[in-house]
Amino acid sequence: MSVTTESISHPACSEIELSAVLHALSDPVRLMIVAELAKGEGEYTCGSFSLPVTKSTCTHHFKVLREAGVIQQRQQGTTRLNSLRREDLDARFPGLLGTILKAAPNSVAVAAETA
Amino acid sequence: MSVTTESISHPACSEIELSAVLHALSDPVRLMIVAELAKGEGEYTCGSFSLPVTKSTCTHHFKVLREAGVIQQRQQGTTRLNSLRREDLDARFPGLLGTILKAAPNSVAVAAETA
DNA sequence: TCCGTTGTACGACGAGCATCGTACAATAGC
DNA sequence: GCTATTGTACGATGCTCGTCGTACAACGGA
Repeated sequence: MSVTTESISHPACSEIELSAVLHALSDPVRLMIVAELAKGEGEYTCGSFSLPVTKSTCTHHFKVLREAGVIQQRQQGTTRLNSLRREDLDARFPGLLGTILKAAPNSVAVAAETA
Repeated sequence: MSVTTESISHPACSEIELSAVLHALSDPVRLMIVAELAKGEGEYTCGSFSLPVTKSTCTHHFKVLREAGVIQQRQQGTTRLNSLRREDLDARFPGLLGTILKAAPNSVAVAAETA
């Protein structure tokens, strides 16, 4: 339980578990989120994704991704900025994120190429 | 729904879904099974694994892996021979299986090196 | 100051999952 | 033919997950 940014709890790099990462990415909605994040390389607010779910569900998915160590969340005013923990993931599981993004289906595959 | 071997239903190579594969591998027990299979490259009976679950649960896990397209099952007498669908997986999601096995924790990591 | 925006918290609900025990089917070996 | 082995089938159980609605908190702009 190491606080990386402020009061939002993130797992430390060494605490990231493979099972949790795979489970986090096994949901299509969350895979879409990660693919979007990978496309842009920067920080995105939760609302900037056009997801087929409500706000509540959205919050839930971002929480799962964060607690699995896949993304990082940083509070800025009323919005929350999300970014991929690409370096931490690559350090812990080399190549994993890249191959999953390349393997991601249809529209997501296009996103992976940009990254 | 294409029958690859006999009467046991396997998904065709093109029908393998990333979400299903990731979900299948997100369970520690199933990841152990896959790592064991990857270690030996051959065919193994269900009973040859020393898993911390009962027979019933074992059957369930093998079924999940098979329906996700990760493994192949072939009936031979009373036993069922399991093998990894390494080529199909590599064709559909290049590099995915390899990176996940390399990322697999502790004892599993040793198994991945052998492969 | 008031309102709109952004996102969380909490409770609820239905579905799926991991696990088990028991019963059963099929084959191999004696 | 009888029995041991191997694995499935089925039902049950408790847990987790994905989804939603409503209510609420925090900040920014007019």
